[in-house]
Amino acid sequence: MNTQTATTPATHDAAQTAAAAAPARRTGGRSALVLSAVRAAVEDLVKERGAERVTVPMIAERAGVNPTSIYRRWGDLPTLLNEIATYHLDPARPLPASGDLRTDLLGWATEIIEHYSTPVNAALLRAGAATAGDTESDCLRNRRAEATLFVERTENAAVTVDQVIDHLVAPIIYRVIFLPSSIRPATAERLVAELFDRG
Amino acid sequence: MNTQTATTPATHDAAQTAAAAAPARRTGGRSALVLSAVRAAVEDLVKERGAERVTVPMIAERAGVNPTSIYRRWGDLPTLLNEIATYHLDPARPLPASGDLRTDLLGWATEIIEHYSTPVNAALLRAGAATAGDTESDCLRNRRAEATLFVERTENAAVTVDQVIDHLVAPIIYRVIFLPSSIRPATAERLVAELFDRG
DNA sequence: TGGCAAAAGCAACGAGGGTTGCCTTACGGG
DNA sequence: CCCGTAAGGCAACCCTCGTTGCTTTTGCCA
Repeated sequence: MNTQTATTPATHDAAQTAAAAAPARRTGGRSALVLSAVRAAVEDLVKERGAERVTVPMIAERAGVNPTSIYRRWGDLPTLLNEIATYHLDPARPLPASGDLRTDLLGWATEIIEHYSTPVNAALLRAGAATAGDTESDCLRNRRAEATLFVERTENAAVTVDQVIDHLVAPIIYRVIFLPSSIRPATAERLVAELFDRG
Repeated sequence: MNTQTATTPATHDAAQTAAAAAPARRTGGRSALVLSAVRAAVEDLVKERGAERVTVPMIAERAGVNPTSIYRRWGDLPTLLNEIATYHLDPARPLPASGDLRTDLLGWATEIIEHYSTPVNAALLRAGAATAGDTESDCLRNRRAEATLFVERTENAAVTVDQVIDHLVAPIIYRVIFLPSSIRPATAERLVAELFDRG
């Protein structure tokens, strides 16, 4: 359930478009071993040293793998980090659906906070922030899509999507990035309360 | 008015602590020229390529200066970027003081938005986010200090410092980092309204 | 105006990251 | 069980960053 998403072919340009048949991927045994070893190494190193002090050779050594394998499979350090970052918090996971918007948003916000409580995920978020800009990161775009879903399936919703982004997502992400020690599950409750209890 | 703050001595270890007298800095003429050339080069390059795709040799070439000069003066690329980042938005600038908290916060938020409307400042903020974590960046700590000032000088303030951070600063910073095209001066008005108009 | 020393320039070096060509291993289908 | 080939390992390479010792320029003060 998790291996094939990462086995991006790295697009071998010509050579491959010529052959009409499927190239017959190879996902088991050693490849899978390398994959998980690299993932584990990335998580360890990112947690230990922060995402921007990590290099490919460093990861390779920790994983007991040759650097070339990483370059060939992912091609790029940012690509690798992105792959790890979006690996958890699956976009297809079940979302809260209690029927009440406020309850759903509370559960959702709590989930996000828990996700970023792991140092790895927090560090990867920071790394993503650095390369953000016009091309909004996958991770945050997914959050916006989810917020839209919550609001739009509710009749006469008391809040707008923008308000959810500005007063629920933004404070959480802001604190994760800049004030990591200030964030705890209870923060979700306070933010949701402040979002809804208005004139 | 601006040259001497940047002339950090780079701490020449021993050699200098031995001499009791002041080392007699040298701030004018060529040094000042190099300083401003480097600053301009950094701003250009950061604006063009994003902060994390900029290197010291690159800056040196653009500025028509030897890389060694940069390394000796600043020692470090992050240090240099930080120096540029805090160069504007002077922490000693006059803050709004109308007597009304809401008016002050509106002016203040507008000021912050305008500041980060410049691509350079936005890019530097993103770079700062990457290296953030436990050691909260100077830039954002200053914002928190200012928010505290506003709230604490007001009797029976309608909002808390945390609320200002969560619902005014956080949304602005979040949008600057991840949704730069969505931010405009009017955003300040909306956020302030949403911050104050509650039960 | 002359001299001291701070700061810039120059050149050579070491180190580490990323690339490439070639060989070895071992999936996966027959 | 066996072959074809995808994927990993190895080694040599180049390139660029950052450091260092030395020389040259030039700001500042007497």
